[in-house]
Amino acid sequence: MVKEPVTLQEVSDAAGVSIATASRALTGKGRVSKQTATKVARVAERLGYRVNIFGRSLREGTGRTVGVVVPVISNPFFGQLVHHLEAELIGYGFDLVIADSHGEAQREADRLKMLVERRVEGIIVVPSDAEKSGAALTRAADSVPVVQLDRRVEGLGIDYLGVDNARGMELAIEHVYERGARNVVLVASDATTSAGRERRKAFELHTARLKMVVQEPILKEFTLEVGQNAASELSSRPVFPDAVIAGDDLIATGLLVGLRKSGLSVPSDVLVTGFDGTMLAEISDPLLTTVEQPFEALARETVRALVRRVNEPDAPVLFSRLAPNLRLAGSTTYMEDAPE
Amino acid sequence: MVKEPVTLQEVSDAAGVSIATASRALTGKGRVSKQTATKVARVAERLGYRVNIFGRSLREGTGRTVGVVVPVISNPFFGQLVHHLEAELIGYGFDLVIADSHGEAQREADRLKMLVERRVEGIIVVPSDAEKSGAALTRAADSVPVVQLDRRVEGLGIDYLGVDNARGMELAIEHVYERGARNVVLVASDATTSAGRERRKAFELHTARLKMVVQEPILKEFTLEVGQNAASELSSRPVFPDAVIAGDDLIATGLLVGLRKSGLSVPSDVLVTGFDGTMLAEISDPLLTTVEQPFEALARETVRALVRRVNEPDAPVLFSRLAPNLRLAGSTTYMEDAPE
DNA sequence: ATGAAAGCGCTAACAG
DNA sequence: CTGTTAGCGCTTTCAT
Repeated sequence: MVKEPVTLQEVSDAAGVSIATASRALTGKGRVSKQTATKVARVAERLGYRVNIFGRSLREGTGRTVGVVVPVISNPFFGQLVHHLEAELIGYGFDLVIADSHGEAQREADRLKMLVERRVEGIIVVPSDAEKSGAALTRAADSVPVVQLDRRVEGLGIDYLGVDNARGMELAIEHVYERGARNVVLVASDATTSAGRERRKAFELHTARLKMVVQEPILKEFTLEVGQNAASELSSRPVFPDAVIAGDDLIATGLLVGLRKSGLSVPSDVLVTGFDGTMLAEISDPLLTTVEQPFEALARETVRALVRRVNEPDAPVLFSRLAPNLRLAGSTTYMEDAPE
Repeated sequence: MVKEPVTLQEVSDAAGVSIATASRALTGKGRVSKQTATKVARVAERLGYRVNIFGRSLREGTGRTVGVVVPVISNPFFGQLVHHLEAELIGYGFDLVIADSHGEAQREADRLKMLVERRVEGIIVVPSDAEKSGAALTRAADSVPVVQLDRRVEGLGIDYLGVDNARGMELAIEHVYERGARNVVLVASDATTSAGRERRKAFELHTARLKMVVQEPILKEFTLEVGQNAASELSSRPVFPDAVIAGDDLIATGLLVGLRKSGLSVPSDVLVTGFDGTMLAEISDPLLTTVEQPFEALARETVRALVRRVNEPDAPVLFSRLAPNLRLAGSTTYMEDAPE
């Protein structure tokens, strides 16, 4: 069933040329007469020759591979990110080794080490923890170009690219303010991720600026369950908020499910906003007003940054924020079909 | 910023032993005295040595890598699958190169070829098309063990593992029948995927067996949009069905959104079922009754099958169906919290 | 335009 | 227990 791989030597023998010529003919890199080029190509085709990447990589010192580390690939947000990253990387001739850190710093460290041993050309990583991820990231970055995406560990001198979380949160707050909300609460992740911290800080800043009443936040993880539980916790508070600002779409949709179960209506009883702009926002009831991340642009710029870092190891550290976009929907407006 | 990699030769020199001893010490494969073992380990650590995978792979003939090809990694169903596959593969010491076929046979063929050139130990693939995927799959399977997951191309003699689609559909049909539905319609994918075909065939079989009235099916792709559009198409039919059986959760949740927009209530006006058991079913309103796939078991068995195929190339072709489970929820029952 | 040969880093067979 | 050495498959000087 499984055939033995054909080596270049076998191809060159069969074609009656030297192995060097065969190599040049197939890679198209050296000068070869048109005649021999086609002959070699035909023989290679007939024999089913496939270049052995190990030999090539050892010789060239690179395997044209990039590693991507995300907290949970099953989270649609990271799924969408990886989807676009893959497309972008292929465009540069890179293949993608994926690593799922399961949100654990230890596992993340192991996977980073693995990628370094694999001599990947570069690593794109969404750090699982704003502190614990630091050591392993630094170690990895000692050996190979690393770009942080979406989340970051501060003070590492490692390129970073993400959405402007502060601006996104500002958009969400201003929107619910305009919608009449004056008593708000944040349900988000604790301080373990930079995105969570930034969103929280901006939440505090802008609610204060607008002199809104801010309830005690609920800070856990970015999961559906957290949102669901938060709904019942909020229901039992003395004063129910006008608006719940969720740290991401997972929490937000969990909230919608939970609030519904508690018999509360969105947006008439309370407004809800999400963050990320995943497909979850298009499924929930009501549809979710959310801060959209520019997935394609993020993927494109991240890969570009990585490539630049590969070519110019000493370029200044990149710190780039892409603009978010507030997508309005039923969870903060009364007309799902025609938001104002 | 980026340090030069340290070679084994440098480690052995620094430790004052031969390169062979250093190799044995670090891999733990040959006999080495405890003394030298620790000495070498310490020197390697100090120098920041990392084995060069290209050298090792070339020598050993394997890079301990497995390729995974899915239609769309951003689809939560495939995301969950990959998440579990990754965990399982790591357990066997394999790393994972991911390829996203974007649902296109041509792209899929390209990616498969890439994986073969990478000399992956094996390939796990969810074929994008029940026919067009065949040629490239066969070609890949000539060079490396391949296991088809979830979908398959028939008659290829290539291992396959998936959920029992027919049984899953039977469960869904019987359930809505018990719920009183007699006039049903299928909204699913066309005949381009084996899963779609199997589900459709089972739909026809069991609705006929139960003598249900079957409306003209809507057969497109597995997307949210298809579900949404189907809702309005169904609304304009002369007779509205009692139940809509969706080909997957994406279509089903799209349907729920669309039906809501059309002013129809689920489950009072119409029952809706999904297929796959993704997180989408836990977000929709009402929560979605769906045929759950056993993700973990599928991932575990798929990897096991691949490993077996690697070790026993001539083992009989595997064709395995895992049992699905019908998860009841509000889209077919009146009490979301306590389904009967 | 082509060929001969070196060597990328590693592991394993063989010798001691 | 340790060292010497061959060679995995490939690309690339360096000759010719």
